[in-house]
Amino acid sequence: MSEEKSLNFIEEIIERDLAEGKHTSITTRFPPEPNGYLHIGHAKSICLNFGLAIKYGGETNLRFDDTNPVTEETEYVESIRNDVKWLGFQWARERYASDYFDTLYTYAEQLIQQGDAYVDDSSPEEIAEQKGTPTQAGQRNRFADRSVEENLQLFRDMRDGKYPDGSRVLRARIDMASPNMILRDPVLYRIKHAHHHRTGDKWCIYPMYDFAHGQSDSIEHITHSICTLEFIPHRDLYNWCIEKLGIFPSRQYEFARLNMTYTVMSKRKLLQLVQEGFVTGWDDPRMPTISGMRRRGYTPESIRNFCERIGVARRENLIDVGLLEFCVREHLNQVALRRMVVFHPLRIVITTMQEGIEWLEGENNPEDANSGTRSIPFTRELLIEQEDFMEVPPKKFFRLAPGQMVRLKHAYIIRCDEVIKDDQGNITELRCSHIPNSKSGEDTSGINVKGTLHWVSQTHAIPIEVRLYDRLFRTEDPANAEGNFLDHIHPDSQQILSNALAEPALANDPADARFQFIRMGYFYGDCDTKTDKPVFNRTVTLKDTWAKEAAKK
RNA sequence: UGCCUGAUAGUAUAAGGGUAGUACGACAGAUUUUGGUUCUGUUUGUCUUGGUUCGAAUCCAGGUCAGGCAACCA
Repeated sequence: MSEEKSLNFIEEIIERDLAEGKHTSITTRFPPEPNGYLHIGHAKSICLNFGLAIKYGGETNLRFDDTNPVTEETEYVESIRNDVKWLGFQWARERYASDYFDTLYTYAEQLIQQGDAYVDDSSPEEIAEQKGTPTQAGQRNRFADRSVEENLQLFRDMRDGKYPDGSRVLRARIDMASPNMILRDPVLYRIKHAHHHRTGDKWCIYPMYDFAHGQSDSIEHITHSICTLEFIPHRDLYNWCIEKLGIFPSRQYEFARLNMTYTVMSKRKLLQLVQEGFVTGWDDPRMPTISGMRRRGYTPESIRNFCERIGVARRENLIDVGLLEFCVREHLNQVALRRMVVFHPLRIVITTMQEGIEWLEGENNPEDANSGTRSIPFTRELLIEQEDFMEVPPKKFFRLAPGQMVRLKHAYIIRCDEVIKDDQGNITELRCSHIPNSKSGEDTSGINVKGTLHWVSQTHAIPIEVRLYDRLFRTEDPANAEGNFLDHIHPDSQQILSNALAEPALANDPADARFQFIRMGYFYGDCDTKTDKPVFNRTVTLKDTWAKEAAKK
């Protein structure tokens, strides 16, 4: 197993732990706070945690870190559960930090009894002030000297709702002079008279992250508790709690979170985009959320593959969004049904064709021999893409131009004979002739053309709406760029074409099918679809070497 | 200014004292009834200065740069 691919540092730790007999099996957890939707950065963590358990035959819990009732909601719980499942993972147990509030409370009393915690009546400002600075030790105040009995009584009174929010906290007694600021008598419990999404009004004191997370890990016998780099300084406190409480020794390991170009990854910023209307919601197809990407047409396979490729390490990183796009193209190329859709129609008349319909066959997917075929009506009056014709073509323009020949995909080779214009000089129609013995699959014409165009029969075309997306920001790293990240929003990140025209087969395709609109990109049906006019989101463009070539000029 | 992390091609990620490799990108070519796909080739890298060693990306010391830490957020 370890021969095929090199191990990341966490896999190395696990293999060592297993080899040394420190553990006989492993348990991991994915611990989201239900205060927002999951994004691609969470996907990295999900794939890591669940992937590790799968690889080493262990289990993964889904645990909601719901210790702050004022920001957390059931809506988020539902979306998180849904997203993890959609990504293809199944948790062994669904747990909530709030499941452990009673145990956590007992642990707190234990610390008080041991003289390891005390109730402090200081205000948040006073506590901050007494904390010192990175270069200056902090000072304990007079409340630190209270007796065990007094602390116990005060803490029980806190629990019983005798004090208002912010009036008192429970603090660990560790070291006010520690070079690690986290250890300067950190707050363990605070008073919040707030309704909790699961425990209701049972509690008015809630544990802080540091007093809930590690203990929850321990209660669940999590062997490897994997979190991101910013929790490194918390590890000392994580271990302190476990040691003082004498409970199962879970261990914390940190890896670098995912950052990606042309987007933002913090829940706070994503929430702002939603609340201030820069996007239509958490699941806007331009959002880096799992739900947004799902709606856009990303597949779970491609996201998992992406997470595999980016690797896991401890250095900060900024992943090129191009890698994500590569991953989704790679998968969609294998599975997407090919269909022809014209975005900006230009009418052409095949003057050499008789009236009537010739039904042609087109493979559903040239990459998949078992994908079958669909029928395509070919008639005298067709629509092609406006950009596939140029009256005065540049060099290496392998498309249609006066006197030039191209193949119509799945049909015949045609030549442009005449350009028809209106009074203003706009091109309204092309007159073309076809080469009768050049039909796809039975071409005996001997003519070689460089270009192949997609097209639809004018009378059979069905109207659809197509939504084209671009990156949400125009700066590589908007979160760290000059000024506010909102200044870097891409103003045209969404383009809606409400009059695209599709070949008729599209009307009968399943709603959840993945499509490649030939030469135009990968598309996926949107939930906004009404029966009269289906809506399709562009998941990603095709690689376009011609556009690159043309841009060089 | 204290402590904690980290530094390998453009971007990521391997090599664990013995030939710096892989993926994406870029570039060039071949194939192609999608300017798609596929295939081939090319290109670019060990932060710095010393030390240990026959030999250092790897071990040691100093430096530089980047990130994190002073929420009753997680």
